[in-house]
Amino acid sequence: MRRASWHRDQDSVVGQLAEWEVWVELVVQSHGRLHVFLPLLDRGIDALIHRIEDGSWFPVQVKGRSQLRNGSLQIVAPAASLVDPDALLLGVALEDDHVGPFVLVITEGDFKRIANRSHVRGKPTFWAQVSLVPGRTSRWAQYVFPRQQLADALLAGIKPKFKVSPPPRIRGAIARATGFRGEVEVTRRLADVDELTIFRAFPDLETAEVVVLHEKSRQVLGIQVKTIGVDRQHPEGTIDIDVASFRPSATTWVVGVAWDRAVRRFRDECLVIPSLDVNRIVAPYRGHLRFPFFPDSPRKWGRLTPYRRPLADLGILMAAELFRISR
DNA sequence: GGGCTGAAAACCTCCCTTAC
DNA sequence: GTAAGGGAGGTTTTCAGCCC
Repeated sequence: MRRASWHRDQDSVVGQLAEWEVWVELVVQSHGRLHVFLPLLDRGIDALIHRIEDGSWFPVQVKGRSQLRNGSLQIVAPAASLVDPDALLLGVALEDDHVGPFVLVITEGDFKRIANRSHVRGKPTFWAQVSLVPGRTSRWAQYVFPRQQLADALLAGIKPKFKVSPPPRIRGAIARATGFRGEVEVTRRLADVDELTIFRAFPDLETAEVVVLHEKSRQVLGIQVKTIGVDRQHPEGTIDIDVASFRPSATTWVVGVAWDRAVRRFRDECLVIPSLDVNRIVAPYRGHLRFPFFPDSPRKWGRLTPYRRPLADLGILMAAELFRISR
């Protein structure tokens, strides 16, 4: 659908549309090698990109414009919004309702090095006019890529070792609803800690269902949420992890929570397990890692004992871990 | 064409007032 | 005492004007 140029009162639409067009380009061009996580609360970073080949995470900011000036993209960014030198800044121009033929891909550190410095209402600001015209001499030229190479620009330097083909998720409606409830509960507990920004995958292809970025340490942790349902007749449940889709790493944790069907609330106790420890707790059997979960039980838990935690402490625990791995 | 700054509009936050 | 509503002022984002 073609449409007229964007009006000033549609500025916020321009920014949002630009972001979504970029996410779609990244997912499609990378054939699933780049996964996009969107923040539940906007704090400047528009997304975390997960590069599957090496498990690395990239904070990304998108600057979208509906108009160019003399073929150049105008970008004005307050210094306070450019806090992570390794974060990527993507500049795109919208043509009608899609991304234009050329895009800017640059780290915030390089952007601050090359851009002009000025002050807007007394606040330090970086300003740039990036030519997107092919062949034109510009100091930004090495950071301007054809739109079709957007994903390659992010994947640059990585030699793929394998292709990722995530298995389809087949879940019953009830289990699915319980699982979703668990993800929301974990998200809510993480939201108790101001320093954590929470992201969800787009699309949902990831082992880690919830990802948190520590605003001070800039470290990232992925969390796979496992939810069991319990009641008086069934005080225990089984945590079941599909080995085929499970990719343990130092930055991925498994959190088990228990939904009490009778009183319709979560039990006070949860399991918090580094994903690299799961194989030590239980051996894979027929493609699954399975172990029992007795929430709020006085009995001894054997090898699970070190991972028992109050659910109320989940956010603080994750923040402390993110701070620890940054040192 | 590039550099700098301001305008416009939406959004956000704080604080005061009002109603229950 | 508390919650809801509303307005003022600040902030953010994008685009445009002006100058070199």
